[in-house]
Amino acid sequence: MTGDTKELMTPMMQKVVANFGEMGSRWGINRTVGQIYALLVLSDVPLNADQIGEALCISRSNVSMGLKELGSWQLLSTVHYPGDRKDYFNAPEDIWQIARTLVAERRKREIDPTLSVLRDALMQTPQDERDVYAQKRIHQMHDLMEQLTQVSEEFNQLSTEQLTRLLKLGAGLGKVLDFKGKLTGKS
Amino acid sequence: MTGDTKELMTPMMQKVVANFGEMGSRWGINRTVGQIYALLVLSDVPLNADQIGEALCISRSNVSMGLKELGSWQLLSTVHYPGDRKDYFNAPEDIWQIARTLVAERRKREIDPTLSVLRDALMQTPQDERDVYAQKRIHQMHDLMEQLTQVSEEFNQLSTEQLTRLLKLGAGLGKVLDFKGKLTGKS
DNA sequence: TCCAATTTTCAGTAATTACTGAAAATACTA
DNA sequence: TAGTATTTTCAGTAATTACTGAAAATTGGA
Repeated sequence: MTGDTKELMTPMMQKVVANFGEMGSRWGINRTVGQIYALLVLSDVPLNADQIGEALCISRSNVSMGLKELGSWQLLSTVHYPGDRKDYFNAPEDIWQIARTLVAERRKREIDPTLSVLRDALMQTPQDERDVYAQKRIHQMHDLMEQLTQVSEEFNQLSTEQLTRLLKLGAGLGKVLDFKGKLTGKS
Repeated sequence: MTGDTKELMTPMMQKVVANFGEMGSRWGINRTVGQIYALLVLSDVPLNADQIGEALCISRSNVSMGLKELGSWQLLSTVHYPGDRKDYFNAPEDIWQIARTLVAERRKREIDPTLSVLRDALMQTPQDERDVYAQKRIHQMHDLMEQLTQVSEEFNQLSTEQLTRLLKLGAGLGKVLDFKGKLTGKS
């Protein structure tokens, strides 16, 4: 129904897609899912499952699994064309929005449960000297993770424009910090 | 030579260690390595390979592999006791230092190579309209990753004390940003 | 309702990754 | 130097994870 895909991916796209597949497997996302998403990010037009499978040389069912996973991560939107029943998928325009979603999902799935385990451990009564030390360490880890979580939440609430501005401060972060310290009178 | 380990891990330690093993596998570090490191962080005293293996019920050789990997990440220090040839391992006191090391190593191994692939792609001459769009996206991804990298570098250069202070700003990040915006006169 | 197009599921299999025991290498002591 | 304690390596195997094709389920139209 919609025009064919010619060579599917240019050599440039192939390299980047392959790299993101590689990255994906290092970050606990499977290679195929990483490749699918990279392809959708790089592709000008939305793609259907058959096109994705053909471009990446994977089975239709594997594409379906991958899309299901990406969907559960809230990283896809779908488009339909008149006279064509197929679903066409694409990635958000705003690359920062993608990053925000990734951070938020990852936190929800991995950091939050760990924080909960750490909190449980902190509620318990130490059984011996070893537990006393362990709790000290658990407390440190808990605080660290909670603080980083809070910062990431802050980041996620900034608009893309604000974020860009913040990041452009670059080497100025330490200075802003010192300044703020003086401002509020905190040491 | 050195006293025995009694029950090796308290129930509290067991739960936290198990959770970090689980976490490890989601972050592309293998479960065993995650468990070994959690154990070392929680343990008051340095442990030798046999103690680690016994506590986690894994073979001596697997412990050796795990320690080797952790060593390559610069996350261990070793201790020796007089009259005992064994190596005893432990994790740094400062939990923020551990985080800094993790961030730095991860960047070196995964982000930097990806940035390099993206830069290569940007140097190429687009072959057709699809490449033009792909390059636009690659450019966005490149900038995003480079900016995040720079921020993480900034973070890593702050002292633990500065970092703690910064993170305590918490909900104030957006405000600091706006303030700095006014200060420098940038929109 | 039935039919055809499309997507999803899932049991079986392939591919990858992790783990072990035995052997080799290394480090220390005398 | 030989002898012993300790660590590392690595081929084989186990366990896990990813992928496929066929079948089932779903969707939209007549």
